[in-house]
Amino acid sequence: MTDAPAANDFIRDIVRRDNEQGTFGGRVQTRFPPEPNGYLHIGHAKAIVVDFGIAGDFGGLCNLRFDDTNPDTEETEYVDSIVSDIAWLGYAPASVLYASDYFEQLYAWAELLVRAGKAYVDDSDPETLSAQRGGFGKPGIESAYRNRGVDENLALLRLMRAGECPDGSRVLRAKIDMQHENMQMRDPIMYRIRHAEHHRTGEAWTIYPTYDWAHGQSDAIEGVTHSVCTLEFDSHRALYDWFLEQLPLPSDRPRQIEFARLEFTHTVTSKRRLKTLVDDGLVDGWDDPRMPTLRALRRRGYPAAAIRQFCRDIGTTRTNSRQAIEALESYVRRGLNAVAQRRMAVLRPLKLVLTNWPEGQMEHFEVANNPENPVDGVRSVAFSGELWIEADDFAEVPPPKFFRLSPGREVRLRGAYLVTATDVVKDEQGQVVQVNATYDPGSRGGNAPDGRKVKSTMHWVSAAHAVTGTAALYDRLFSAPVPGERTGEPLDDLNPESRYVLTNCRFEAALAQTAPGEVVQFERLGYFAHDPNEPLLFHRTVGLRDEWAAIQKRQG
RNA sequence: UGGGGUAUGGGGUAAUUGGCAGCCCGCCGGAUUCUGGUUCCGUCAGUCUAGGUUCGAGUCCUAGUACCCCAGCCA
Repeated sequence: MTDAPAANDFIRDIVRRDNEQGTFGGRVQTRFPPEPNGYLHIGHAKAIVVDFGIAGDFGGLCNLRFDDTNPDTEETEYVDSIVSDIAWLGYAPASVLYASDYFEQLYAWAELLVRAGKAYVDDSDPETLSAQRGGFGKPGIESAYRNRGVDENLALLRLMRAGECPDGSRVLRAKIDMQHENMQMRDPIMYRIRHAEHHRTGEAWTIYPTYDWAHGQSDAIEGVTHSVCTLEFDSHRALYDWFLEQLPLPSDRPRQIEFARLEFTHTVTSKRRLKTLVDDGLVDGWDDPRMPTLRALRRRGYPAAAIRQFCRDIGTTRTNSRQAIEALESYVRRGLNAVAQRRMAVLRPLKLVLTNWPEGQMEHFEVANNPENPVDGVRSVAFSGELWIEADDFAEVPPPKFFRLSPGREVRLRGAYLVTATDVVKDEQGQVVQVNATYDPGSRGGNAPDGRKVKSTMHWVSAAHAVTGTAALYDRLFSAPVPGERTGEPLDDLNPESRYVLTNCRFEAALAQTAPGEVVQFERLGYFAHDPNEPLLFHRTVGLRDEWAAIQKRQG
């Protein structure tokens, strides 16, 4: 799939206008700024596509910057996974940067603010701080430490930096306005004390900048022009601008622009909840195919191009919305249809015996690897008088509009022969365990000499030549929250039976040669990704659009 | 509760900035098809509410309504 150009959106309009007015001298620079505290998931894909896409469209550059300002939650493991997931999605950061590389500069600027009387050290305990902040419609109260002298503040800040103060004993706050109607402006905290091991700076620091004190400054240091982030930071923009205004920076300061994050139905994108699933062993790991992480989607066979195109097509707006997961799946199908090799596989096998088949005879048929793409050629598939067909493809008593095999009805075995079911063999429970049929020797290749038509073409596997393997099918890991409605307790809506493992599947021999990680279409069944680690395990990427399933659903 | 943000068919997203409400997904119907897949054609269906300005309003004005975000030493 080739990437189509992105539609215009309000962010691109802003960038274009800035370019026309020469705001940044025609420069465009963005950044993707994750905190390395978890694995990237489908929700992050939108931000990545927006950040890298805008830079790409305007000939600018986009860096990956880790917002690693909180040593409690961050790990190198996450850094590595984020780097590789972005590469998989198809983007190459201009540079990989770290907010922690700016700790020294940030600290110098903090002293600057203290000297200017715009920041102070507060010895209040967290409860007092919280209480004094006030609330919605309730002004805050100024701290008793707010009017400390510059020299005392400086001395205390240096004491903090020297590691002389216990965790939580003091903070550095910006001196703005405790009455401000925007809660973010009520003397926000710039530094907190943490005697902790940081994944990059080790124990060099015992004070760490908060998001607000690190983010805009990091943008400015790097020369970011358009700092695109999600809507929940809207109320932080005033603070973002305030900090930058206090510092000796060029006038073309970075500009924060917010857009709505990507959410899906049936999909949990809370890092905390995903981590709980992993830690509690409810899934096999971050790349369990049921997870919404990029690694899981990759393992499941989602093409990166499909994710990219989807993110582009939904556009960037300031309207919170939840995408139907089916819409993404539609992009996945579209991408896969063009390239996925077709193979025949029987997920729930039912024996089909051709009673007029010459004893011991065997034939080979050439079947197209992908009718969408004739250059993919054909492969040879073995055929004999004893076959596996899909259990769903036979009905002793066919329901209305059922086109597949039933007693007395003729269907085509794809690429092979026309067959007519004659009778069934049942076990003691009355279950059909075998279907007997006759084939028309004149229909070799699948066409009747007299030109008669059949209503169905079914997939099949020769019993003597089949390999036995496993298919994993997935439902939604989570039940659907009603759009706009908050779900209750975390994980309440987890569906523990969201994975079905079919262990007795029969595959045509060619499937054994599929490359690990490759996605193939099991004809009439769906797209399946060959597990990288297990030889004959296939994960369902996404099902085919299923007209028959829709009919059944309609009929109740 | 104060502040900020957002409302366009079933779901998403456009509308040259006051000028024929378009596109995608889905649904439904039809054609093609050796995958009930794909492809093609067609149908259905929308400007949050109530007023106002105007020849003309999704767009401007007034008043409402609904939803989202903000009271971490998280990001």
